[in-house]
Amino acid sequence: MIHIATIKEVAKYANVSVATVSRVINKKGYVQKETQTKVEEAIKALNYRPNNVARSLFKKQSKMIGYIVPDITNPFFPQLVRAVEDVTVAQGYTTFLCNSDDNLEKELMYLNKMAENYIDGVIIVSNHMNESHLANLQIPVVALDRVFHESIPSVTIDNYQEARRAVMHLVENGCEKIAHISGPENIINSQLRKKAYQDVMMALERPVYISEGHYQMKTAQEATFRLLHEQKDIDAIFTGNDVMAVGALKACTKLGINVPKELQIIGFDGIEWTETVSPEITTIAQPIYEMGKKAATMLLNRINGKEEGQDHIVFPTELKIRETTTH
Amino acid sequence: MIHIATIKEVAKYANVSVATVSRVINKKGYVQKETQTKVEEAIKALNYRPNNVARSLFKKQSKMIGYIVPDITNPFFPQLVRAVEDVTVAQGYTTFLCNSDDNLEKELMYLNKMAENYIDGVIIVSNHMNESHLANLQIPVVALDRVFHESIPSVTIDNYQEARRAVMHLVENGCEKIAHISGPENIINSQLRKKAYQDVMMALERPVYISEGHYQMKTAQEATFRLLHEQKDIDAIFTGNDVMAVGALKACTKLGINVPKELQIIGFDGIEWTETVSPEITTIAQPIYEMGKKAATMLLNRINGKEEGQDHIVFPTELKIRETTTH
DNA sequence: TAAATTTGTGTAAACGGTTACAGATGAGTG
DNA sequence: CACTCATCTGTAACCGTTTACACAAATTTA
Repeated sequence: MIHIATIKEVAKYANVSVATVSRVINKKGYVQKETQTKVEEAIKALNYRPNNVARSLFKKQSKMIGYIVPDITNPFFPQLVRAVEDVTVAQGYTTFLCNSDDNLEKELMYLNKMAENYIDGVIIVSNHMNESHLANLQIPVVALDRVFHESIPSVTIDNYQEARRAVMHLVENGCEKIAHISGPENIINSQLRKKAYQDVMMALERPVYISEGHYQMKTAQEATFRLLHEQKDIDAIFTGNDVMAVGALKACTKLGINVPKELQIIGFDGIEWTETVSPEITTIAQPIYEMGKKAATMLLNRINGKEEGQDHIVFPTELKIRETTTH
Repeated sequence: MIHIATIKEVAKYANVSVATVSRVINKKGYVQKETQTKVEEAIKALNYRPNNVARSLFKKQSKMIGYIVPDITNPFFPQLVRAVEDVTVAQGYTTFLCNSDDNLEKELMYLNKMAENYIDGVIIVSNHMNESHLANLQIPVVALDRVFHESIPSVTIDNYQEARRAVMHLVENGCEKIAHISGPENIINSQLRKKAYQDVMMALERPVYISEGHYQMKTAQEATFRLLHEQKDIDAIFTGNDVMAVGALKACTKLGINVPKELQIIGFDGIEWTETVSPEITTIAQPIYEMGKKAATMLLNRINGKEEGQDHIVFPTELKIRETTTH
C-alpha cells in the first residue's frame, strides 16, 4: 500500500510551512528562489500531487466541466467531444461525459451530481430540459442543438430553414412525389423539420406523405416499407435525420429500387454513417466540430465571468450532395 | 444569486447540531423520530443537498467511477457504457466517461485527474497501458478488451481462437483464396487476429494475402483495392474488425463484385454498423453488453473489498452469419 | 537615517461535511 | 435499588487544501 503524500508532509520534508508549499505549487505570492527549489525537490521526492477534492472544497470550483448527451450511440457526439476537449484541455480543464438515455430524470440526476461536485460548467444536449430545471442550479450552462430559453446561451442551427433547403434540393432535382420520414413528436427539432417539409409541399400544392420513423434505423426501414406499399410512385424521401436515411436506403435496396434513379433520398445531420453505406447519402451537414468548439468557448467565457454579447449562435449547414440524389 | 444551503444552516434551522443532521442524511446512528422529521423539514425548506466534495474529502471516496476509452467513435462503446451504468447506478455510483484518443499521455492524464478527485474505480480500455502505469495509483482498475497484467483483473475474449473461427467459417464455406485485412501493428488484439489467420492458412498450406487497414474504414477500402488489384481471384476476406469489413464491402460494391457470391466477407467485433449496410455483414460478435456488466460488477466488488476469485474473465463470442457469407 | 515599501515566511481560520467521544436520559435486570 | 445497556444528542477534531493576516528582514525612498 503506497502512501499518498499530503501538502503537510511536503512542508515537513522541505522544512517550510504548508503556506509556502502552496505558494510554490500555485506560483502565487512571494517565495525565495532557494526555498522554491527545496520545495520542488520535496515534491519530487515524495511524489506529491495536490488533492483536487480539498482544493475544490475551498475554491468552490473544480476545473472540471461536464457534458450531458442523450445518447452517445448517436455518431453526432464523438466529434462534439473532440471539439470541446480541444478547447477546454488547453485551459487546464478536464471534461467528463455523461449519457442520459434521452431521459429527463437521468439528466437532472447528472446535473445534480455535477453541482454536488463543484463542476464548473456544463454543456447540455437535451430534448426535455428547460430553464426551470436549471434555475436553482449555480452552474454555467450552454445548450447545444436546441434552445432551452432566452436566458440560456445556445449553439444551434436553423432546423426549419435548413430542412426547407433539403426538401428544395429534391424539388430542384425534379422529384414529383416527395415523402417524409419524421422523427419523434415530442422533439422540437424533429417537428421543425417536419413542418418545413409540410410548408414546402403546401406552397407547391403537392400532396404530403408522412410516416413516423422515431429517429431510428429499424423503424425508419419499416416506415419506408409502409410508405412505398401505400404509394408506389414516390420518387423521393426526406428523412428527419441521417440514421433514418440509412434505414430508408436499406428498405429501397431490399425492394430492388434503384437509388437515386428511381428514388432519391436526403438525410439530415451529417453523421459518418452516411458515408459508410453504398450509395453514400446526400445530407444537410451540421458543422458539428465548429459548434462544439463554439459551445466550449462560450462556456469557458461564462465560467470566467466574461459574458459574451452574442448568446444564441446559429450556425450555417452544408448541403453535401452525394450519391442518393442526382445533382 | 441563489444561496446553496450548508449542513450548518440546516442544523440551525432545525435547532439541532450538524451531527444530527448528518445522521439523518446518512440514516446512520440513533436519531429520534421527531427530530428526524424536524431535520427533514429543514432540508426541504432550505432545499439542501449535501456537498459531495466535502464528503469525499473526509471519506476519501467519491461514489464516482470513470471509464477511459480510446475512441468513443468506435460503436463498441455506447453499449459498454450502458452496461456499466446499469450496474453502477443501481448502487449509487455516478459514472463519467473519458476519451483518450488512443493516446497514452491522455490516458495517464485522465487517470491522474481521477486519482486527484478520489474517483473510486476505473474501467480502462487501452492499447498502451501496462501495470507500471497503474502501480502507484491507489484506484481499483478493471481492464476491458485487453489484459494488462496478471495482477490487474480483466474482461476479454480469446482473440486468437475466435479469429481462427472466423477464418474457418470461410474455409468451410468453400473459399479457396482467403485474404486478410489487418489492424495496426502495435495493437496486440489486432496481431492475435492476424496470427490466427496466418496459422490457419499455414496449416492448410494455402497462400497468405495480407494488407494493412489500420482499423479504419477508408484505409481498409484502399487496402481492399490494392489487394484485389494484385490478386484478382481472391474469393474471401477476413478483416481484423468490423469497421474494416464495412470498408472492404464498399470497395467490392464499387468494383461491381457480388458479395457473397463472388467474394465472401467476415468481420470481427459485432458492432451495429454491420447491420446498417447492405448486404449485412457476417461477423464474430463480442457480447459487449455482458462484458461491460461483468467488468462493472468486478470493479464494484474490488471497490467494496470483495475480491473475486476469478480475475481474468474470458467471454465466448457468437458467430453471426448474415449476408456476406453463404451459410 | 528614519520611514515607507517590498519581499519572504508562518499561523490559523476557513471550505462543508463525517464521526469518535462524551454525557444525559430512560428502560431493563438481578 | 444499584447497575448495565440501549437510545439520543452535542462538541470538536479531522479530511487536504487556500489565503487573510501578522510579523520580520531587506530594500528603497526622502
